[in-house]
Amino acid sequence: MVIANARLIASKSHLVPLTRRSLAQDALTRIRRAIVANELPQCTPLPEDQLAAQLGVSRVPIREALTQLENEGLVEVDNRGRSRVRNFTDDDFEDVYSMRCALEMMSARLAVQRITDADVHDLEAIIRQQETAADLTELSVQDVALHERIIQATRNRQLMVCWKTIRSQIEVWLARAHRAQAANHLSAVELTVPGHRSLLAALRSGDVRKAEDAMKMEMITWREWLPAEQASSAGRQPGCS
Amino acid sequence: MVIANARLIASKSHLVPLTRRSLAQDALTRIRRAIVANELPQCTPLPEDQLAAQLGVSRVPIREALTQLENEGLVEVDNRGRSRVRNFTDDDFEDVYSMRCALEMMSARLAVQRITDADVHDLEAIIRQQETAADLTELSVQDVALHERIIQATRNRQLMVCWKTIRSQIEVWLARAHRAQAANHLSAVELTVPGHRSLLAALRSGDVRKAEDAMKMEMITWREWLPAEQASSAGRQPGCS
DNA sequence: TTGTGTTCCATTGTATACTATATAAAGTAT
DNA sequence: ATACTTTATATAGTATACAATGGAACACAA
Repeated sequence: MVIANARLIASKSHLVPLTRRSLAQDALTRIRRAIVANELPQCTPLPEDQLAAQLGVSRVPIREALTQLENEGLVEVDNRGRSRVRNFTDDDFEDVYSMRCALEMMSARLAVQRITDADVHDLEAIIRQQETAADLTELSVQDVALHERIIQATRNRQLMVCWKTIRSQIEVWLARAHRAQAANHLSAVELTVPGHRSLLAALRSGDVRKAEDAMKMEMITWREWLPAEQASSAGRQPGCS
Repeated sequence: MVIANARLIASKSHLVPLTRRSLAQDALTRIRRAIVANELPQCTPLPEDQLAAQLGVSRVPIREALTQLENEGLVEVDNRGRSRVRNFTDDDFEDVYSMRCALEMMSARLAVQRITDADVHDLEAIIRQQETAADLTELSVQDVALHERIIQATRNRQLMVCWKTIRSQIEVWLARAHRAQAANHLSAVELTVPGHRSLLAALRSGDVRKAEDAMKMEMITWREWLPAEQASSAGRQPGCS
């Protein structure tokens, strides 16, 4: 993370210092998107030369992107240094879910103490965007954004660091669910938006207990919202090759 | 992390697959040790060429080591990509402490359900090593090792990942405390070992509540054990340069 | 058939060379 | 002297070239 961003500047202002993009950064977001969108399915080998050729850069930026993706849990590296798209098992997602619960509960506890008007303003904006979300993907993106914004409101650097180690795995999970079930868009909005409103209300109340309860409810409904793919692939999940 | 390690193989066996050391790995551990030991004090600039020259390698392994150190929170990077030793403030350590509490409580909850005889065996061995620890540093090393071994016992990949983002910062904190106060070695042993024994007993009891309580106690005593340096530098802590 | 050695190939690890950029320093004009 | 332009320097970003590794395919001998 760049120092300037470590301050967690209120996202209200557009005049945040613009971070210089590097080819490594660009490669990172490209490859990450490809994995989340399943354009690079599980276990796909990711040889550096090939990616470099496809993206039109040298291997150096690719290497950096791959190590970052490994930190995000999207890529695994074998004992010879070769990378491939991670093979997610149900157990992996179970781990991510447990971790998310722990982080989000902590987030709720801290945020309720530190939340500012600027935070509330941003969160409301995100909720409004959810109401008018065009499709399920848009809805999910804003869902993740909301939870990340709450974490930002805690002003706890480490919490954000840990969150970032699971965020993209959550996105993989969501994207997979969307592909599996062309779920009802409207009902999804009706399910998430009220929950978010009451979560925000709890955070503003200053009552730690309320915030924890609201967040716990979020976690539960979120978990129940994407059961299909978990149940469907519940059998043995072999490793790559 | 290398795939082979992801299995969290019982450390009992000596026949674990040996990971190839790379110059990047070596550079990483060297620089990390230097930072923890305060040979590279806070805010020390870490230009790549210079480190490369000192360690007798090219810039490439150094770059990888630095990005890893950034993930561990020991190094910060400015908006021009230049790295330097992170300037830890009291707030930073407060964040790490909160995070550690959350992770360790989660660790206790999961470990109590999944702990095996092999885990118990290893934990007992660590505690015995603590009893015969030569000095305070040795004691601390084993303390961290014990908590990490418990996390390993949870078989939760993500938990280990998050733990690793704070471990070396905890080590910085401990090392700093040791430098500040030449604390009583014997009393430290008498303080930590019984706590660890009762923690282990709680984990074996299968009672989640007991495990949580024991772990909470650990966190509290640990926090109280190193108050000196926190209190002493409690004033304004300016950033680097 | 089985074992053993050998060659080749795919791929990463590392070094070196080049490029880009931001700051600092120096110079120049008013 | 002040403001502005230019040049120099330090540093990271990127490309390319080379070295090292381990596996697969193959040949050959027991």
